[in-house]
Amino acid sequence: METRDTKPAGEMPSHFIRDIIDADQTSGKHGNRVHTRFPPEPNGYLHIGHAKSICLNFGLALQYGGLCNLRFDDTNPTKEEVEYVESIQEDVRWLGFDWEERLFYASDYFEQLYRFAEELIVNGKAYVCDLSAEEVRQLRGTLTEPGRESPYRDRPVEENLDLFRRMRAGEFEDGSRTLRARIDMSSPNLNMRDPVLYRILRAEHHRTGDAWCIYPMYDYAHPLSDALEKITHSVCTLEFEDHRPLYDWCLDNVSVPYKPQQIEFARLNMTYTVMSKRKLLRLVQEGRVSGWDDPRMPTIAGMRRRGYPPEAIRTFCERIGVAKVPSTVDFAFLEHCIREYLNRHAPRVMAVLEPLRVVLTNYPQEKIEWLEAENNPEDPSAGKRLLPFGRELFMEREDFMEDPPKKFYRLAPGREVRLKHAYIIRCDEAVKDPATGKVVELRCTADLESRGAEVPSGRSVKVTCHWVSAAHAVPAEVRLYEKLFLKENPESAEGGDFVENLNPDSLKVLEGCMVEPGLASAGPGRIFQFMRQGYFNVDAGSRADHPVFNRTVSLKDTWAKIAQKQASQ
RNA sequence: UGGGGCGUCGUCAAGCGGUAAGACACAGGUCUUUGGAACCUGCAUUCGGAGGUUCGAAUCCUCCCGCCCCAGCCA
Repeated sequence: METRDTKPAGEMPSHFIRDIIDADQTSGKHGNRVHTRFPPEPNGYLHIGHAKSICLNFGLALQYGGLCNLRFDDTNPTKEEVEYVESIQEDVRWLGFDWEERLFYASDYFEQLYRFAEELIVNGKAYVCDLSAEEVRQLRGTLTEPGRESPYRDRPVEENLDLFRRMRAGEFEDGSRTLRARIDMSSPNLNMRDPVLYRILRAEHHRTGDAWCIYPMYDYAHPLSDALEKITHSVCTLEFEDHRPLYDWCLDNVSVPYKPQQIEFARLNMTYTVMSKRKLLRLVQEGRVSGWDDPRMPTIAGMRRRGYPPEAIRTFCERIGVAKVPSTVDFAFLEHCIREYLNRHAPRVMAVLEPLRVVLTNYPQEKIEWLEAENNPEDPSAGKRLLPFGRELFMEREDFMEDPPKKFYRLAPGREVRLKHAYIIRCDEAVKDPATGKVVELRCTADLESRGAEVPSGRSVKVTCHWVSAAHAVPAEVRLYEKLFLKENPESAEGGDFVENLNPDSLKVLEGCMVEPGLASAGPGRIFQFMRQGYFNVDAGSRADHPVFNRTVSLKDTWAKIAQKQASQ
């Protein structure tokens, strides 16, 4: 594993959270400590939006010499599962971050949270309410009208304490009572209208089993968990801005050991995908994708399987910035970061996706040459390898046109191209299947003097093509991925369902591709540049006798753009 | 029409009273044994709008407009 680039703080682009921390550092607030946390709820897989938060929280800790905890916000057993707590840890680790021994769960604090609740009751700050969920809603009021107080609001402390203890003891039905904060039913901030702190819920918790039948709400558990961990800067997304008064209320009304500060930033949105866990879950459950780790998913697991390097994802998260403006980042920007990293790190290999047999009529029948090929022109230290070359080759079907349009510089009858690392060849004849008219083979002549040499003057050989030796090539399956959705914003469809915007061609499976012999033994996860085509990684399910490659991202394709323009004219 | 936020290029985003960074995208071009990469050029006389303060405003003030979030015993 590569060590993380640690840039000096001065070179990091500034953003408002860094500004806040810088100010705290000069004022001495938080004793110059920086202690953050990443607090996922284990109710789904992590996605690129979480990656932004992970990079922010762990990155801040790294930059300021502080710490970052991983804490599972597991206060709702009806939605949470161990599968998710495991995948989340794997994903955070894979992204390159380390919480060391600081792996926590809100459920670790259930007992302390309970004691804090009794404290609130004793101080007259909370009460047991017998209203049903429906009744609570009735009394909450609306955005423009104040709420009305619960008839149970003024219960004596002793009665509240007794009732709350009996709630814990399991004496009451699920949903029959709640513990509510006693704040202000007429607050213009709905969150402050006596919010529920505890509800009765008989559900098997993935860690505490059936030890509890009352569970704390997020608004109560989160600030107190932060305080117990002595978090300095509790970074969360914008939709919690309205909750901050409640966050502070909790900290101000129980005897917590610390007062963290909540800071909100805008969550990440991206074009051509959906980010809500609910929608991603649906794609998985309805079989629209193969699973949470389908390479088309914006999940970390999907991106890992797709071949996105964690380093590139981190760079992306750093470059998109941190602000409070709701933003939608262009998917092309993520792809740019992926290409930029892979260009420097991925070994070049030759793979023919749609093979067309090419016979070099002037090349000796049995002759095999081993040609030297650099592994990465961007990185001389990547070394070289030897490639077999012979009379029969496979070339890309797309690299030949019988009747080439303007600006098509590849092979055509009578035309020449350079074969990468090898000779210049001229196409003499296209052999067709008499039945279908389809070109099945190219008869070509190699310029035996041209190996490794400069292009002789007067000849215009504009294009260098990739190829593989027919006698040595290894057949492989290649999966070509496109955007999962057709629309920039799949959720915007008025009244429509976002799945209607799914791209029917987001996955194209190619069988019988021909790759250079060395690739047969490449292990899962290894990533290459298939020259002139894109970056491809070995799929997790690939086997030596049936190699499978996923296209991570294509190379930029100038010709495709020209062809498209010509087609539309 | 309650409350909380936010409005700088198509998209992100710097800027913090001294005269609009950068990146992606896009459009041209150079170079090239990847039509890749790299490199060069172009791309906001203007910062949601209108007033005001000031020698000077994207930055300060006022009003207006627009967008996002909140009425789960979800997080």
